[in-house]
This record gives sequence, C-alpha cells and structure tokens, in this order.
Amino acid sequence: MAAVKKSVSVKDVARLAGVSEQTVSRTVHDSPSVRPETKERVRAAMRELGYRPNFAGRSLRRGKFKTVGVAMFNITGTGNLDRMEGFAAAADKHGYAITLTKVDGHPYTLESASSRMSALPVDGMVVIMNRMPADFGTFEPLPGMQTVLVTMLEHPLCSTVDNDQFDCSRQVVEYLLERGHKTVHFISCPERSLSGMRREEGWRETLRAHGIEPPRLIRGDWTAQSGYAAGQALADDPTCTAIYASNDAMAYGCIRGLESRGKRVPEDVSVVGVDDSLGDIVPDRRLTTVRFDNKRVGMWAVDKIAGAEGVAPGVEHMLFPGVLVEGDTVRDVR
Amino acid sequence: MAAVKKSVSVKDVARLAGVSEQTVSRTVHDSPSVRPETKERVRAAMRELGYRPNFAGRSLRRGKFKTVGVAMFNITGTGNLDRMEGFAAAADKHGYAITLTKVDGHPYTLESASSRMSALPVDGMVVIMNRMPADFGTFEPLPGMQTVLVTMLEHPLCSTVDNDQFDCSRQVVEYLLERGHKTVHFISCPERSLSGMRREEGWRETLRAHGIEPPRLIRGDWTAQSGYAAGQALADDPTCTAIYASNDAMAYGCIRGLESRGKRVPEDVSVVGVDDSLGDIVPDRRLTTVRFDNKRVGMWAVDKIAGAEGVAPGVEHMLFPGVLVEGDTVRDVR
DNA sequence: CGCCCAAATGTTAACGTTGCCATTGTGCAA
DNA sequence: TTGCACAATGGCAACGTTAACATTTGGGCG
Repeated sequence: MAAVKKSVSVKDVARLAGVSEQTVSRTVHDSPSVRPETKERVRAAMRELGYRPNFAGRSLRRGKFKTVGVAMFNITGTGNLDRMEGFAAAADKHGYAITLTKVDGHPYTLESASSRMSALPVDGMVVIMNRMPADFGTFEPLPGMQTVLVTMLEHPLCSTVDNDQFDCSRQVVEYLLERGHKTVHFISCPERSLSGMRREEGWRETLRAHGIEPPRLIRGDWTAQSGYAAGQALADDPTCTAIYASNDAMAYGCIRGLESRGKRVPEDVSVVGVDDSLGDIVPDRRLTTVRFDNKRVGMWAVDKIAGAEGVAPGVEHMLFPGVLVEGDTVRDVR
Repeated sequence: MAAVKKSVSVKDVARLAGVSEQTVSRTVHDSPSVRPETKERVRAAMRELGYRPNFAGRSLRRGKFKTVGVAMFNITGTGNLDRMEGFAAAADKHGYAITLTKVDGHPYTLESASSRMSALPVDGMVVIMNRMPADFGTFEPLPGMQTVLVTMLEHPLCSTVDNDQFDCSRQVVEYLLERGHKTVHFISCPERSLSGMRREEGWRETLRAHGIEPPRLIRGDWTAQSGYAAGQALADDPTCTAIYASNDAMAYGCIRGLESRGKRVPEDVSVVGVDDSLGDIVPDRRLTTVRFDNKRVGMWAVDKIAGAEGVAPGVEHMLFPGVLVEGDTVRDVR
C-alpha cells in the first residue's frame, strides 16, 4: 500500500479529473455553471481520492468559521444538557458547529471567558453565567465577536437570554392563591444564585401585589436534605398550607419532611417545586412544578449569532416563561 | 472612531512595530532569538491594535487544529454531562478545544457521524454510542482522523472506552450474596441498550458462577414507574430478599412499590441500584448503588487523541470499573 | 459569413501564518 | 586586519480554498 498522503486537496482532484481547481471548487458547491458530465467526473475523482474540503483553507478564504463558541464556568449544572441540546440543534439548522470550552473560574469574569475564546475558530460566543461575574458591568465583547450571555440580567453590549424566573414565581404564587391559600411559604436557595434570588423576588413581590405580607422564608441549599429540614420546621406552623420550593429536590425533601411529622400532602399542605427535574424518579406522585424550556433558550442564543449573517448586531434581551405543570401535590382549599 | 478593520494580522503589527512579520510571529511564540526590547515593542503594537492570531491561518500552516470533535446521537443521556466535563478537562490539559456535534440518527451509523465530522476543524473524534450502530463491524475511521468510540464493545480499528457494566453487576451480586442472600432478583431494561444488556449478562453469569440459577428477571424501561410495578410484583415472592435494578430510578420506584405492598426496605427486602443519579433527590434514605466515573471515561477518550501527538494510533480498549456505594437499603441477613 | 452572447472552464491572487534559508551586524580569536 | 562564529532579523514560499476576472467554445441571429 502506498504511503498515506498528508491530505487530498482540490489540486489533486483537479489533476485526476483533468479539470482546473476552480471547477473542482464549483463542483463542491454544486454550482449550476458546471456541466453535469464534468461534475460527475470530478465527483468520481473526489471519491477515488477520498477528498474532503479543508476547513482551515476554507475559513481562511472566507474569513468565517461557521462555528459558535460556548463558554461554561461549570459544565455540570441544572439544565445545561438541555441548553446544549438547543445549541446543537440551532447550530445544525444554520450549518454551524459548536465549540465547547470550560472556563476556570479564577477569576470569575466575562473577560476570561472571552479571551479564552479569542484564539479559537469561532464567529461568536455564548457564555453561560451561573453567578455574577466581577466585570459584568464593564465587560466589552471582542470586536467582531458577537457575544450572547445566558443570564436573566440585561447587558448594554451583549444580547442576553434566559428563563423568566420572576414570572415563574408569579405563576406559582398566583396558582396557589387562586386555589384559596391565604399565603405561600417559600424555601429559598443560596444567595449567590442569580436565578434563585430572582425567584425569591418574584415570590415576595407577587404576594405583596396581592396585599399579603410574605412570611419568613427558609433558606435551603438546593438539596433534598435542606428541604426535609424545612418541611419538618413548617409542619408545626398552623398558618402554613402552601409551600413553594425553589427547586424540585427541595420540594420533594419538604414533602418527606412534612410526612415525617404526620402531615399529609396535599391534604394538609400543598407543595410546588421548580425545574421538572424529578421526572421519572418518583413513581407514585407527580410533583406540581414549573417546567422550563432550556433547549429553547439555547436555540435562541445560537440563532442570535448564526442567524445574524451580516446583520447588524442589535442587542436584545429575551426571557422565556416557564410552564406550570399540575401534579398531585396541590389541593384546592376554597 | 475609525471604521472597524476586518481583522488585525501580523502584517499590521509588523508595520506598526517597524519589524518584519517573522519577528512578530517569533514574538507570539516567545522565541528566545528575539531581543527583549524588540519583543516589548512588538507586544506593545499587538496590544494597541488588539491583535489575536488567526486560527485559520495558523492551522492551515500547521495542518493541525488542536481540536477534538465529539459526536453524539442524542445529547440528553445519563452521564453525558459528566463525560463532557471529562472531555473539556482533558482538552484543556492538552491545549485543545472540543467541537460538539449532534448526529441525526437516521441512519444510526458510525459512518454518518464520521462524515458529519469530516468537514469540521478537528484532528480526531469521539463518538458516544448508546445503541448498536448498523455498521459497527465494517466501519473504518477516516484516514488521519483518529476515532475513539465510547462503548463497551471492542473494535478492530478504533480505540474504545466505557464503564465496565459486567463488573458492575458482579460487584452488586457478590455484595448481596456475601451478606447472606440466597439469590438476587433483577429489574432489567429495554433490550436495545448495550450497557443494560451487559449488566444483565453480568448479573446472570455471576449468579451461575456461584452455582445459583438466575430467577426470572423483570423487564423495566428505566422509569421509576416500571420499577414500582416490579416492586409490587416481587413483593409477593417469598424467595425474594434482594433486588438489583439496572438504574436508580427503577430501584427507587421498586422500593416504593414494595412499601405499597407492606414490605419494608431493607428489613424485608434489600434493594440496589446503578448510577448514583438520585444524589440529592431523596432526603431520608441513601440508596445503595454503583457510581461510575464518567468524567474519567471522557478524559481517557480525549487523552487518547490529544495526547497522541505524532504517536502511532494504537488501538486500545479500556473499561473503568464502577464503585459500589453503600447506602441504607441493604440488610445483612447472615 | 461574421458578429455577439452565453455557457463552460481556466488563471490569478489573496486570506494569515510560519518554516526555511538568507542577510546583516557584533564581538572575538588568529 | 582578516576570518569566523553567533545572535538578531528579514524575505520568500507554501499551506488549501475560492472570488474575481479572463479565456475559450458553441450556437443563434442578422
């Protein structure tokens, strides 16, 4: 067998097919100005040599990479898989690819994500924010590199997109109030979580908008354990007929905590979570929760970059509302 | 403000710094044969112009991309997030990037994953297999593109890596037998799952190796619901003191199913799962399960490609054993 | 029969980077 | 003074692709 040639280029194909390199290129792009017979001859040559277009040559020529970079501070996070699904789906749609980068969070800045990306073959970038980067206010995206942030916050220079956490809480609280509950207790989350804090605001402000002074919240840490403790604590509170937990794990923990104190769900206390992450885990009970469409968030981010072929940047801010999914854990007390 | 220049190249930097393009290049690579003063002058020019090396030009010249492609048939799968974490970590270590691609599974072949990748700027590729591709036996990786498959199967031309599912079952079964159980019942999974079937084999063969004829298994579908049904069915079987479920959701469902029939876990029946996916979800009980290190699997795959700088391919097959994590759901009946 | 148009194909140059070799300058030993 | 080694820098070409322009060919029409 002959030694493996470094790589097959248009030149090789052209020689074998007896045409010019340009004709090969035109054939690759299926230009109508190449005779069908010629095209077929070129295609045969490509097959024989195993030609595949070289990405580097192509993007050097075009000045474009058809690739969107995704920077994550930590990859293992709720919803990241669905977001990724969205990135990939949207990229596919536009003929783009996704380049993934983990950014070491020291320091936790947009600048470090940006400079990490700058050496990679990408036309634009998406940054998934979990916490508040130190330079959020002052950050400027690299020139020519459209940057989309996945966050609920607005930014003067970058488009942003996320789930609407405030509205999520509004939906839950109003859902419970409409069913006759006099107030809604809240199991919160660590204070550094942006989305968690926004949920907390939504809970508080919606109650106030209905003329109800929010009861004291219980701060959890996202784990079922903390929800369990909260459930036990609230079991003795006679005013507590409805509990809203900032995620499903805490909601489920809370249910078990209530039950451990002899309270029944939903007969005595109604419980609602957020995330729809329990899915297939709990067999005999469907938690009432809020489902977010993270895939859609991911698609929007990539669409914004890949769809904007030559279009002016245009900073936009987009929040997608979640959908309240009714389960078996809320009782109508009217 | 001046119009935005397309992009800043070495040429621009060279002109501003009053040196040749080559000297700029040497400065970028911190070559020792450039005088410190000159270097500083060049660096200043780079800063002033906002120069960043162009990936396309560079890889065209080098013939390398320093990027590993990852092809997934479906992104939302158990352990994918951890694998991704591993890909990213290993890539980072070698100065590589990760390019992610979703492959539409029609047809579900390695060939389609491979051709999808061939037009992207990658030096090698990883394919995450969930099911059996139609062309597994006949597939040949693209010349020059090292291909690693994430699967438990061996392949003549591609390195493969995965968790050791057979050993996982061996560990679970022996763990239960050592604690005095006379046999182990098994809740299985859909037959198209490669890893699930391998777990089934492990369960069956380990029992036989201990001279025990495996009882009839119950086929589940990965959901807690199916585990619940299985638990109810097994609750009436007096020979059943130990149940091994092919994932945690079914194991948990099974526990609830047993409890709904008045059986207590672990007092009456011991239950073990696989995945360690319940984690923070269930507050008042720690399921005995097997934890896999998917991050490590991901790292191995990328190491194999990125670490093999110029080294001969060398097909290898690697299985990482899981770790049995003791919880509260197994009782010693000796 | 000559002219012109359109279709089909070819030629050239440029995208940004860097390996190779050539050139210049400097200091030191013969 | 000459020769030589070595340090610092420059010039050139090539990587693979394709846009823009140039050329050839065939055919229709006056």
